[in-house]
Amino acid sequence: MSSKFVSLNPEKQERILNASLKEFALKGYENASTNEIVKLAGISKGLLFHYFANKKELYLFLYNHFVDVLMKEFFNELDFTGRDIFERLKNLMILKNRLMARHPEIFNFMMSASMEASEEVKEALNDSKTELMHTSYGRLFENIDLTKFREGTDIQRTINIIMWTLEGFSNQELEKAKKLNKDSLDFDEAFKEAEVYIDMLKKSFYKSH
Amino acid sequence: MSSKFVSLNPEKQERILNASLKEFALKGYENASTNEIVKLAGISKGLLFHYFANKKELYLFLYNHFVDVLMKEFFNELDFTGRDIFERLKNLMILKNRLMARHPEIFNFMMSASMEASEEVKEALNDSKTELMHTSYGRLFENIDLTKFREGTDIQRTINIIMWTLEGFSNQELEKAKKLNKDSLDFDEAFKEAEVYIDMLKKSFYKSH
Amino acid sequence: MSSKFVSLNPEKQERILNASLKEFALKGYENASTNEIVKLAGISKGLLFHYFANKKELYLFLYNHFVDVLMKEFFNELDFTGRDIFERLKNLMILKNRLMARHPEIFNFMMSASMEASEEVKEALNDSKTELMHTSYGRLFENIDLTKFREGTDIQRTINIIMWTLEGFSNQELEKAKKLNKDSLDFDEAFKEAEVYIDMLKKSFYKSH
Amino acid sequence: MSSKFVSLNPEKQERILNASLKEFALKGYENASTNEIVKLAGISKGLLFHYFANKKELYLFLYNHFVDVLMKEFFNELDFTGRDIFERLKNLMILKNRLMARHPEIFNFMMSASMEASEEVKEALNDSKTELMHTSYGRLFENIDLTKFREGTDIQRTINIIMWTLEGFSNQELEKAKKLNKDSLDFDEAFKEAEVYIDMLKKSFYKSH
DNA sequence: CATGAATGAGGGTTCATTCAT
DNA sequence: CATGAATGAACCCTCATTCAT
Repeated sequence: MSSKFVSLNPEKQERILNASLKEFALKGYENASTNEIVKLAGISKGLLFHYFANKKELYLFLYNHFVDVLMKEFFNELDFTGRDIFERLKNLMILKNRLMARHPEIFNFMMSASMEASEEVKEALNDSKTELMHTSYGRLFENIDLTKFREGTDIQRTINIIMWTLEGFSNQELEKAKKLNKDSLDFDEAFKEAEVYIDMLKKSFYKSH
Repeated sequence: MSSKFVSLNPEKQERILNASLKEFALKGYENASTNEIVKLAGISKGLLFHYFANKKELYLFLYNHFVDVLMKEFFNELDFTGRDIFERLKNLMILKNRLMARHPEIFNFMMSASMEASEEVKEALNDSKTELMHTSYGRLFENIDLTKFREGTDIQRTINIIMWTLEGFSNQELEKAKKLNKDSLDFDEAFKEAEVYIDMLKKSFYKSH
Repeated sequence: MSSKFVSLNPEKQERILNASLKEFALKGYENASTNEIVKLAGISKGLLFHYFANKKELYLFLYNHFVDVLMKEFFNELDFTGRDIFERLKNLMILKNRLMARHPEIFNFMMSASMEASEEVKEALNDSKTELMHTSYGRLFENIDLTKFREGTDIQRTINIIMWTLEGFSNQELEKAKKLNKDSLDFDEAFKEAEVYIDMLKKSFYKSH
Repeated sequence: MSSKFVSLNPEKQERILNASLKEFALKGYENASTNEIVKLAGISKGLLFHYFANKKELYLFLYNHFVDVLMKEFFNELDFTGRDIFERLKNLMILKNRLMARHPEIFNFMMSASMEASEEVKEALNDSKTELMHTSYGRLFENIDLTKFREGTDIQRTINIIMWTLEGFSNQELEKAKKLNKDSLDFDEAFKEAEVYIDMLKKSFYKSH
């Protein structure tokens, strides 16, 4: 249905996409107003529904579109040449932050999408989301150097501990930044702190030399 | 304003509370319909607004009410006699799971509340929430046995790692359960798995003997 | 119906009367809220409707009650001993102003009542109002001294001119006061100005001597 | 916002305008029901708010629109060629009556508007109203023949007396007509009576010859 | 392709009035 | 006498969606 959309004047495409992004990120799915979107995009009411059968389709298209945008940049810039799992996870964190600084509105939208309460849309969302997860996580652990771990280490669970720790730290920093009303966190400081945690985990799970 | 409510026929109170709980948990603050609530509760439109000045007051009352309910049971059943931090966190997890199994609808509501996007309600929520956090977290780390940790351990950060790990594990199990459409997770199995993680962390951060 | 009301504890009567007066004066008939009235009066919802069958009856009772209050004071204090029509009209103006200063809330209510747009109440109001007019106007022109007018004067129409002039002047001053947000007009100055008009009219319609 | 309205099918415009006019005139701003208006106009609820952002905007648009309509006819038909103040005031009265007979509903609305109690609308109304007053009153006294007045006449106050008299007379006739449930007063008779008052005033304030 | 007029159900909230206690 | 819980229609306004042009 929304296939017509891609063959539209790209500048107008952009306007519609950005207007929708902003409105949905700000108000969530149900409370976002298509009236507001067309006003922001400078198009007529009818045109929006010419390209998208309904609000839901627009929302889902938006979601998939910006997941694609993000994924494309993500895999372009991701450096997984090293085989050290910590190196890879650190790179992942850095990249994530770089992307967030580059596209704050898209991240706002993604965040709001991941917390979306509307039944009408939640289910359809999850499908795409998990698909994304699988694609990305597959490569993260490909060919990592297992010899660095102490002998007898429960690799799978250890990796979980590492990831949960880094995730927990990441969320903590984000919370802090939100509380201080900063758009992006103080990257250098947070990075140094992350290194401390990484060293602690290395000392715990890597062979000592 | 909503003080009239507490002196109402308890059975009707219950009906109103449960109807609101369900509707808000399902649809979030903004999209929940007071029409739906009164229909579910079997009362007239006017009566709801006789007890609560407006939707927001109802929501906030609900939140505070169920936080109280939860907290009361929580502190009644919490066992913090032991001084081992792992023991306490394990107890905490178990208790949390027990409460979730006992009041699944309340937890649904609390989850939806904690992700509430509506500006109108977010702020008022945070106040109560952080207050709750402080009260509960204060006791969690009171008088724990620090001598068990290896010498030179960075206690603060180590505790963070432990908590993030258990949190991460907990969320993982919940996700699994949701995916399988089970209301409550297989408690015994999850518990055994948690013990494995706890042992790993103990081996890493406690003195070996 | 509202006859029960008069045999009620006078202090409570007062509270109900004053609360109603204030609310109706402020918001007009339709927009006045019986909820607000009972809150202000400190009585229960049911009691109000125990004494007054409905809102309309309360309003009409209020109107008639305060018309009576006003009329009683009015006729008590009115000085119609002199036979000069100008003297009487001047006295009337002065008295009117004195009453307004004494009972501003009642006058607010009366003003709002006279501009009442609600169909439900307009008609019933007019009946009482004209009745009031007739009673009061009868005495105003009783036994005035006609010999002071020039010979051949059309007395009836001359009196109309005098009254319309004084009325017009009165309204003008009231408007001025309202525009300056003063509660009561500067009485002395207005009075002096009124005298000027009266002298002009005297010169026009009274015999010169 | 209401600019869309003017480019609408004129016949439907008319229906909306007339329905609103009638409802507002009858019930006043606050008590007028937009439900009633759309029913009367034969349009859907949504359409009204497609054209007017809210009730207030509709009301104000209506007011300004019909002030314009009236003013246009008024200035088209007004004859101020003569320099005699009585002539002008008489012309004014006649014109006012002609317009009232032509557009009784508009006058009903204007009357109700001028007595509008609603705070929400009163202020915005006064702005336009006083503007209208200034425009119209400026021309009324432009270049009138002052030589006709007796020497030593207090012109300003005399004009006030004349105006208040004619106003008072006008209102009296209107009241009479309303009481007899006549839509328009018996014009010829009222006119003759007005001439009597004018002659009386002329005899009082003009030079005798 | 593109417009925006048109719909009508639904949103939260207020209200005068009733009636069991 | 007095209470206040309970009703449900009415209030203004918003909305996604349709369709004639």
